[in-house]
Amino acid sequence: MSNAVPARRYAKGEAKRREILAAALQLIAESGYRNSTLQDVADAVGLTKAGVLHYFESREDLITQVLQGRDDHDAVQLAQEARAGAGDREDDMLTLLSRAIRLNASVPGMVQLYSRVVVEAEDPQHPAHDYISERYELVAARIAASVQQRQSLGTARADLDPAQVARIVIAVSDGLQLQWMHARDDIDMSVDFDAALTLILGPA
Amino acid sequence: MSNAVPARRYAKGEAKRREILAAALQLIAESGYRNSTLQDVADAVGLTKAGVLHYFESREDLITQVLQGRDDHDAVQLAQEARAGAGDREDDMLTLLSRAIRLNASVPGMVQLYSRVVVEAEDPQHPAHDYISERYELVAARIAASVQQRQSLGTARADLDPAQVARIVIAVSDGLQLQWMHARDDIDMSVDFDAALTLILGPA
DNA sequence: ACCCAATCCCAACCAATGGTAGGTATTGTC
DNA sequence: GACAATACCTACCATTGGTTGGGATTGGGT
Repeated sequence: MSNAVPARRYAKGEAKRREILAAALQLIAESGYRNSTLQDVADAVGLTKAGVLHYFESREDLITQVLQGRDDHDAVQLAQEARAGAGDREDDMLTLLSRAIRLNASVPGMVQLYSRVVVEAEDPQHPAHDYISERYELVAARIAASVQQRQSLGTARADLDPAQVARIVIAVSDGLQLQWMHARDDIDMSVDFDAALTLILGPA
Repeated sequence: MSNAVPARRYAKGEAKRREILAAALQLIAESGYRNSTLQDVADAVGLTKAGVLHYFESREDLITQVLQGRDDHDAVQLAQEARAGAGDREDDMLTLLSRAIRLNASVPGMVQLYSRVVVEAEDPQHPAHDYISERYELVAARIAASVQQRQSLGTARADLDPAQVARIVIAVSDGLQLQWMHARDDIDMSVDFDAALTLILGPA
């Protein structure tokens, strides 16, 4: 749809592209978002700024794709964990989300990156705008489904509006991460999130 | 403590300072955060960039003070409303927060500004870092107190951990605003927040 | 084997932005 | 009316994201 990037046919190019993404991910994870300039990324992979911009339309585009890649990576890992850990029960989005938060607690840089992109992507012009909006919708839909399932199982109050609860749960997740960034040592996102879930969904 | 700014004695200066703050507030509110440069602010008040920077140490400092001013303004207004509206009952922080969110829904630019500063101020070097951290602590303490009060009144579950609930409520508030920025027309922050409050605190 | 188009990548350059340095003009106080 | 502080500007700088035009490389087609 919006992929105006050339189709990149040479193997070398594809490899370099991945190298750039990996380097950017690492830089952001360890030095934060604001301290990672295009020049830094370029240096890390032995290119110039222009070289990096040959692969990504802009810095924002690069960052968006880093986030997207991380998202995919996490999704796969979490799905595997869930499947391996607790029998072969259907993946429950709420459980997955809880795991994801616990995982995030080990990578402050990524939390910062995510929060930042969410805020900046509010502008419809931002390259990540569609991605973030769609992500919200997707996650919300899955949570809503999870809520509904629990309702039918009797492990969640029957009078809940699944869509509304989904929005609230996402809010708790995002909001806790914001607070956590400011007081990493004093807050256990994971514990608070699980507690919130229990409070909202009602007793099992 | 960190007020290294000269003590500004002339009346003209103080007036200009306020003018700058007002102009910046308006610019941000209507054009968003990213589209408001120092030059824009300077133009709006008939100064040069350097002129503006005579009053504020940096752009970030200016923005921080805009946010702070808005905060104070809101606090006063909300307190008045609350007092005028519902008898002379003690100000309840949770009620105040609910009102604040409803008020925010009319000023998207400010929500964006707030979210952005919260994210950026994660860096301890950021001029707003202390302000945001203290704000979090203050609000959390007040919410916790409010929860405790409701518990003793029997309008909130007795088994709640006030401090934890405070963090969760703040998370809901912040998180809903993030989502709202992306889908202003589809989300009613105010309704969702009140619903979340009811779910979390338990039946009245 | 060689052509040639696509791809890769760079040096040079540009514009915008936040910020600094130093000086001049204004203000208000004693 | 001097004199100190304050207000404010011009000129300048560094950094950053981004563009441009061209040169080097790659690899499939013939």
